[in-house]
Amino acid sequence: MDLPPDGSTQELDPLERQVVDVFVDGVRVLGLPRSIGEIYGLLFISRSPLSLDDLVTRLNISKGSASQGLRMLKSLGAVREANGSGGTERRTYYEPAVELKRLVGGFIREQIRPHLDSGRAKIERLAQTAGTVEDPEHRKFLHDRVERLDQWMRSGGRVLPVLQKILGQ
Amino acid sequence: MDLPPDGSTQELDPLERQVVDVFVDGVRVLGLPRSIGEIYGLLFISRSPLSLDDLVTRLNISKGSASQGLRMLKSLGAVREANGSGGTERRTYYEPAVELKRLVGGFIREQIRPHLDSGRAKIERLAQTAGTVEDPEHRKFLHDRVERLDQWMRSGGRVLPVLQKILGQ
DNA sequence: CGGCCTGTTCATTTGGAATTGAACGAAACG
DNA sequence: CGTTTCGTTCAATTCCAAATGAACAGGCCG
Repeated sequence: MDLPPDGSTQELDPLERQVVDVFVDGVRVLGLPRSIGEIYGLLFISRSPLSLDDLVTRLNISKGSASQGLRMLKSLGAVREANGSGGTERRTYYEPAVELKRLVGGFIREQIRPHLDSGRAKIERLAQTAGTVEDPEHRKFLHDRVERLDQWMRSGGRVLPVLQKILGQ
Repeated sequence: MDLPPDGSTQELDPLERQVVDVFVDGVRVLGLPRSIGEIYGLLFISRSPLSLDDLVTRLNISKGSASQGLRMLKSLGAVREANGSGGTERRTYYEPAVELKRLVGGFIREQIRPHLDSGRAKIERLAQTAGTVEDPEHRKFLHDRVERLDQWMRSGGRVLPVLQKILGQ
């Protein structure tokens, strides 16, 4: 009695469901929240841009979720506002960015780089701490390990540009 | 009254704490459970192999956690049993694999490949579903999107070997 | 054999991230 | 102005993967 008894385009049709599920899975691998996958997935398979309310009703998620999800997707560069031509429309509509290059770039910039950077910082502090150890043998061992960690980070840094290059075709 | 009032090597010293934290952060980015990071981190900074019980007491985690964590780390090839020389030791000790190549390889094999593969499968089914759509215009659109998804997957597949190569030095 | 030690399994609990929903702008109308 | 509509924010709630811990398997040793 509260849910509209339907009659309109409320639920996802099987095809949309399938696509959304693919993306839900996809973003889980990337460690992003489910709603992100739902939203992007539905936009990805929709022929025309969708409004926040469209997402809320079609996906059965709260306005809050949709709003926050869209914010993150925008920050990732995975979604853009579709200025519905010259329309003097009040509502804003969203469409997906479908170039892999852009998606990967955004993900690296927003999710990978920050972690790499904070990791580097922590390892620097680590090297300091390790330097204060008395026993020379032990200090040598620690130095080796920290060095190795540092190498890993450098490798990580070197890999990213290559990734972008390959995925940009 | 229940916790041993200490007096021994129970807690982590500051250096160990720092290293463990680095790995805890690291594995969270990869979407792995915290305990994995703790265990690997402590092994990584320990001069000699550690037993399951060592991990339990030093990290204050349950035996169950340690056991499951070690299992996953073994499956990832990130940890190996250290046959304590010729010792007729009952307990088994573990040491970390510290070659980045090996770690990355294991992660790709166990965590990435399976998802890529199941993704491909889903997309194939998707293509079928899309083929049954009546409206030619719409079908064309769907075809384009599914095609794109497929391209993404192929790109992903192509990237992995390159990754391994670069990270293997 | 029977007690003992090491490690595994799995039903239950828990902690923390994601989601909700109500309150709050902000800006477009009359 | 007051009203309505669109969207954001954030404290409270929900939910689920990770952690727990007790029961269990199996090997060793007297």
